[in-house]
Amino acid sequence: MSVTTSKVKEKIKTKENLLKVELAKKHLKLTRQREIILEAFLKNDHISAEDLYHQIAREKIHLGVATIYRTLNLLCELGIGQQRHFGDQQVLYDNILNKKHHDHLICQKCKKIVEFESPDIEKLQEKIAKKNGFVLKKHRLELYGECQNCVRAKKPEVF
Amino acid sequence: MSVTTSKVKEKIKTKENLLKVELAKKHLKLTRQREIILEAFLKNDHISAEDLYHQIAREKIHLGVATIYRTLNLLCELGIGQQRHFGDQQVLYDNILNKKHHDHLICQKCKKIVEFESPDIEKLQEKIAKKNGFVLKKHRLELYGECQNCVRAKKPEVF
DNA sequence: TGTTATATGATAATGATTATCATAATTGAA
DNA sequence: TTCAATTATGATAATCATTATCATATAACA
Repeated sequence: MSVTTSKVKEKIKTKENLLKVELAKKHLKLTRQREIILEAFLKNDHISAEDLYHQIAREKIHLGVATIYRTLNLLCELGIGQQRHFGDQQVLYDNILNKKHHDHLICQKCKKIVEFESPDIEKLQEKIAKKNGFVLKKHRLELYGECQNCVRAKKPEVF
Repeated sequence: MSVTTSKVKEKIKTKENLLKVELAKKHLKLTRQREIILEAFLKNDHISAEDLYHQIAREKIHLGVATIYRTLNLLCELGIGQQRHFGDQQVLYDNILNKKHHDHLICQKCKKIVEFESPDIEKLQEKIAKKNGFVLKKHRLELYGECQNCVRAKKPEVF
């Protein structure tokens, strides 16, 4: 138990340091708001600014929406987050701390998001780019469909 | 020359019929505005509602913006157009009349768009979806980079 | 501890797209 | 062709997510 606790503390301390260090590099300040937002952000995998705002508000902490947006975008600049434009109109912020590059599989029903990587597809993409005389800088691959649960839920059409 | 003319006329007539027939199926009306918008739309490959609005305005024809948006979305319902959300905030409407499914390669500099298809990638996508228990409904694959012209223009750094 | 640069938050602004609604045009029947 | 019924148009207001503004507050560092 104490082991767990210390591990958690360590982790948190590490995050704080990360933030502090990264901010310092850019002459930016470490504020209470930024700590709160980072902390909350890292508890999620893919979250919208609005949802994060409400999530934090539920903890009785009020932060201005502008601060949420600004900080989320800041985290993206620091390489901790990444914007994702899936089907909806809202941007989702992907927590990419300690994650490598990946693409997404999205359930159109329950909105579940699964991350995957496919070196094979990447190779083919590179080949296509080259064939067309392009220098590939980035790509976006999203697979939309229905996950097992949702398929089952809708079609118990057995017997 | 007369051959060319008649060919053009034939083509236009075909488009009109297409529109008329498709509209009739849905109890919708064939209007002058819809003809104008379809005609202009088909001259482009990927165009935003705003650009189409201006393009039509340049011909001294004034249509309300709402009509442009409504009609463009209508064309999508009819399977003549398809919305594309690339990097920018504006939606581009892809003219997919007589086109099969394809993905896009986009130059981040000059905005050139190249269409391509890759059955190999599609197969891999299907495999990934299956592995994760998903029934794949659609996908979105966009490759962003720099086209030959833009690469050349910026880096004559030879010698 | 004070000075200075940066951050915050309330709110206005933005920009693309859609909704509203009075008026106009098309369709199909007679 | 004409009329009634239905659908379309267009000016403009509304929407919605996000960003800009700016007065006030706070962090950093000498």
